[in-house]
Amino acid sequence: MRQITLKDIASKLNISVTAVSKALKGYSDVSKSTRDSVIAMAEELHYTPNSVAVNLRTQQTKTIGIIIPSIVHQFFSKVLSGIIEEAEKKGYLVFTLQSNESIALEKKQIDLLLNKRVDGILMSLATENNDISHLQKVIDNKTPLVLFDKISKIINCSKVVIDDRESAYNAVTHLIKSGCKKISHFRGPLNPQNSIDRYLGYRKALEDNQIKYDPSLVYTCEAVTFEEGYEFAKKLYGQHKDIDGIFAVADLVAVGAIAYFNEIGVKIPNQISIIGFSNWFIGSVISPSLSTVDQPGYKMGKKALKLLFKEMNPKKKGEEFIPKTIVLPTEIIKRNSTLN
Amino acid sequence: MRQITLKDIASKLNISVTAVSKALKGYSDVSKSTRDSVIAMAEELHYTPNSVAVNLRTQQTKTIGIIIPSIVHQFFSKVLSGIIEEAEKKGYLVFTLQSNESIALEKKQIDLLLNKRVDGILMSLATENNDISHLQKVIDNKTPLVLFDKISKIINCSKVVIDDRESAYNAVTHLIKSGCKKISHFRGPLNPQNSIDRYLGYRKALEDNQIKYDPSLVYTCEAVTFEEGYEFAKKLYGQHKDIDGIFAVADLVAVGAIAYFNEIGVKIPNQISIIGFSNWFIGSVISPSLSTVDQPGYKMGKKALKLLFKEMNPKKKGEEFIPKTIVLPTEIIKRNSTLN
DNA sequence: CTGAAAGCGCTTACAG
DNA sequence: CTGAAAGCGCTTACAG
Repeated sequence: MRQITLKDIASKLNISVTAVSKALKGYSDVSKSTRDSVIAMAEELHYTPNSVAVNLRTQQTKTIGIIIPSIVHQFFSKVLSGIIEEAEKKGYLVFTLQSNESIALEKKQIDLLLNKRVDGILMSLATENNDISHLQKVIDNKTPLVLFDKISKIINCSKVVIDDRESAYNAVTHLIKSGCKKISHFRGPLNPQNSIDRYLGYRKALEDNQIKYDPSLVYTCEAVTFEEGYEFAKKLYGQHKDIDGIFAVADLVAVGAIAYFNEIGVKIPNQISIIGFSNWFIGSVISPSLSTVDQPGYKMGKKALKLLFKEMNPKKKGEEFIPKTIVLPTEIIKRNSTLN
Repeated sequence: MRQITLKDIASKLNISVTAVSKALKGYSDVSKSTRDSVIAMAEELHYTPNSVAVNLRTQQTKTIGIIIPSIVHQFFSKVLSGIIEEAEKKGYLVFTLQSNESIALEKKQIDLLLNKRVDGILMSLATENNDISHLQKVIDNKTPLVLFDKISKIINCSKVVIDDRESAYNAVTHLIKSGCKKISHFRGPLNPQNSIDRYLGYRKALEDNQIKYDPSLVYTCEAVTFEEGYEFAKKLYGQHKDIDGIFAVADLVAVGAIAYFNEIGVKIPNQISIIGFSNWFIGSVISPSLSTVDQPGYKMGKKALKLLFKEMNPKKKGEEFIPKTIVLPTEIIKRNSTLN
């Protein structure tokens, strides 16, 4: 079955394609009788407009692209879901791509999206990120671009982030306020800005509370996994029996640490308090439940999309657009892995 | 900056658009010198083909749509990721939509995808599923359709599933073999085929092992949550102190039950063995770790897409296509919530 | 109020 | 080997 076109309706009704198009779009310069008969016929034939043709003609696709490092990842899937729902409300559909933390893939995917003439692109960057030529390409191409969560400071475009430094600061301060004196940090990889910022927040909190920074208490995750948390906890406790607090760069890592301490019978939070980052579901169902920093993924997705839309209009008209950065607030979630 | 078109290249080179198009597509009836100069010029101008125009002309969009009940859900996000990667390899991009378990939304989303003239649709259905008119619409429209995981038996299209009945049978048999005599089932909602099938597998396993079915040991989840698992465990244990096995319709529910028993000091697996379904990450990191049925989400996504591609060719040529159902094998993952 | 015409950016059958 | 022409299905400026 070939799809029904305007032409089909026009010839059935013996009128012009122009009239059919106008009638269907509710233009005022069409007689009521024409309009009614067109609408009736369209219904009868189950006409659905071919948006490919519309896109070509109107030079916009009502489509946006999103590239995230990974889909099977609670935070990103929340962001994704926020974006998709918000887009749908405005009649936009979303192409989803995952970079698997590879810049090479990111580059290819950007080309794919540009080929598809998406009206905008949303991205959270791969970790190994020093090269931003592909992002510059998007900007040079005048396609609106918004970065979220894992961003690059050196690219001039709109961004939606949380304040990782301050959030980490608050998390560590919570540990200190609840009595911790010797606090370890299981940090993220060396490159990504947000793991750097969380580390800096950790140091600042120590400093502001007159606790001396001790590099031997800092462990660096490569993959940010449960296993790393487990291993680091083991090493840390082997060397520092008097450790009484851990701030982990991510909930998964914190959960790994909890698993180790549960195993060897170290009491959490009485002997050691642990706080994570992100507020993944898993933290709420383990025992003890995990205190953490709530990172508003769903909201971040919605905000990022709104920012993108704001950028789309000026760009279409060729006007200048000034990039904007939105910082979303976070919140400490106190559960049972920290005191009081 | 306007996008570069074939026409731009043609006029720069003083040749026809036809020649440019052919050169770029590597047609043999173009002289080497023309081809070379076209390719050089395309590169110089950073030409990227406008796929909207290509799509309109070739009547295929190299695009597929996927509708799942929820994105923030480990199983579905795995399927999604399998689909997206497989699609990308073949040069296809994927529109992702979530139905939030609403048939009304499913209907709208199908219309959106049909408007976009996607080359195929992949779906896992909303739970409240009695109405399949929208699926029939896709089929009538000759758009290839493949259902996975949450399918409808009454629609005639290709499907990728696991054998829920047999998998559940194996799970319960594992409990029995490890010594359980009084086994409860926390089942899924009454409608979806897979929760029905898992329930039937449970009954069959009891029957084959001469254990009398006792309806008072069956609890029905509405939302399939951690909380339900916790509550049901409490109720169950209140009424049946001698219960020694639980088969939960999903890992989350099983984890809720484990949390309750941990809390009141009932030993798992010694006093009560618990097995879940799906093999979510969470089951591997709680204590005791959860025995479960591995449901191959990533693989399911890949298979579903392959099936869709197989269907696309015959349909394009107007040939008949015979729907096919693929049943993927599952595997019992033995961890520490069951004996031996 | 109506419709012929141009054009969005491609591809491809056809003629030379 | 090359290019003029038609056409995919729309929208819209323009003439009547």
